[in-house]
Amino acid sequence: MDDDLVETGLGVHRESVITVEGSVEEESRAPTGVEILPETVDVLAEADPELPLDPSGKVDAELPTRLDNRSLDLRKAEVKAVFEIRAEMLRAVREQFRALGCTEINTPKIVATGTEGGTELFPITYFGREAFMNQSPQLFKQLMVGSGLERVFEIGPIFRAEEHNTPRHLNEATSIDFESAFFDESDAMDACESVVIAAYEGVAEHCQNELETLGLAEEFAVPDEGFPRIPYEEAIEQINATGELDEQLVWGDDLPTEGERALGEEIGEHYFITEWPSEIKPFYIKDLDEDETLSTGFDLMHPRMELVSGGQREHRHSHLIEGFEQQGLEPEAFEYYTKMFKYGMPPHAGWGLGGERLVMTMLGLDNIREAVIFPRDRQRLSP
RNA sequence: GCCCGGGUGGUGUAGUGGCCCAUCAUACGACCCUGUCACGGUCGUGACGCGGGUUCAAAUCCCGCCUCGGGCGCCA
Repeated sequence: MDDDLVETGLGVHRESVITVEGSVEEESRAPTGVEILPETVDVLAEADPELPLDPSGKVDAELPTRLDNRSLDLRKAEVKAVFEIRAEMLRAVREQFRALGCTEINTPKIVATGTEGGTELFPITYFGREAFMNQSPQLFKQLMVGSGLERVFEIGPIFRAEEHNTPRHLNEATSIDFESAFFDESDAMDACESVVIAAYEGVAEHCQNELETLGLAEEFAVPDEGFPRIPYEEAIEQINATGELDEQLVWGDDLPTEGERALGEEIGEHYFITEWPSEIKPFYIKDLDEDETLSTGFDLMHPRMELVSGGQREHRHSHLIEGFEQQGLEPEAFEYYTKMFKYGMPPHAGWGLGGERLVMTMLGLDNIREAVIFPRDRQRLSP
């Protein structure tokens, strides 16, 4: 072999980008059974000898180090596999939405008012006017069911300014939203279940290599149809019965994180919690006709955490206005929304699914930041 | 927002007042060995977040700041 080639080959630092031309020779001692006998070696992009993390995986790096150097991090097969699976999940979900007869829409992310009050919004300046980053496509997708589109979905970013610091929250997340005219909450849950199962099926079908890389090939299972639907009242009774909580829950309490986990452990699969107290669900969720202290709101839970929140919507204009007032919101600020309920808004239902949470629970990731290439959290604004 | 915990070579770590001009692994550099392939060997380079304080003595204790992680509330 040419001395210059040897020189180049020995001088190139790991993770540099090179081109090698030569003949492929069988070689039983090589791990792949073949070796390339080079005729030329060109260094296209030299890498610094000291790397900020080790892509070979011999030495671990902590998550912040990895996120600061994401390109290098993504050279690791296990990290890459997560995002290949995420991409497949999104593809499968889109396909299922189309099978359900949905039209994909995109709604504004810069808005004049919040969606539902409660969660914190990021303020921005919009040509000198106060504006916000949208926390949810909720109101916009509802307006679509009264349009000619009637059944829609959107996959897009949502922004929440909550200063939480947990392994399951992001300040910029991917929301998978669904809304359909002439659906009640039960129809919406059916659709929700089918979309979650489709995501798992897509991954099972197209990502076997990635699952193997992650060491999940054996255990990965598509969830069975017919997720249990547990009324809120039963859910709190079951949680109380586990004895995991220091204080017993009473009707009207939201489920604390610890309670969710205790219940999840008990049930051991995806499940819906239905018939939430009206008072802890937002104004746009419809109450049950037979008992207005209960709402049509539901949550889809994975044993580890909440994945989806949904329900049948309040489509009656006068009830909607009342709801705004009860939550201390000014209906006037939302007139762009409420006025469309005066011109024939069909009964409808829908839900929003946390895309990163779906990936995280599907792959058993410890931290939701592992499911986003460039996550935005309380501390992190770049890269 | 409230409450915990942490910041030591490029990376990941050991080190709870003197044994530390700081351990180990990996990386990096030099040499040697070698049909190696997570090669092996010898030698070398390289670090206590910042500022103040306590003490004869501080990586170690105290205070402030910066920064990161976690728990809860809330949520997807």
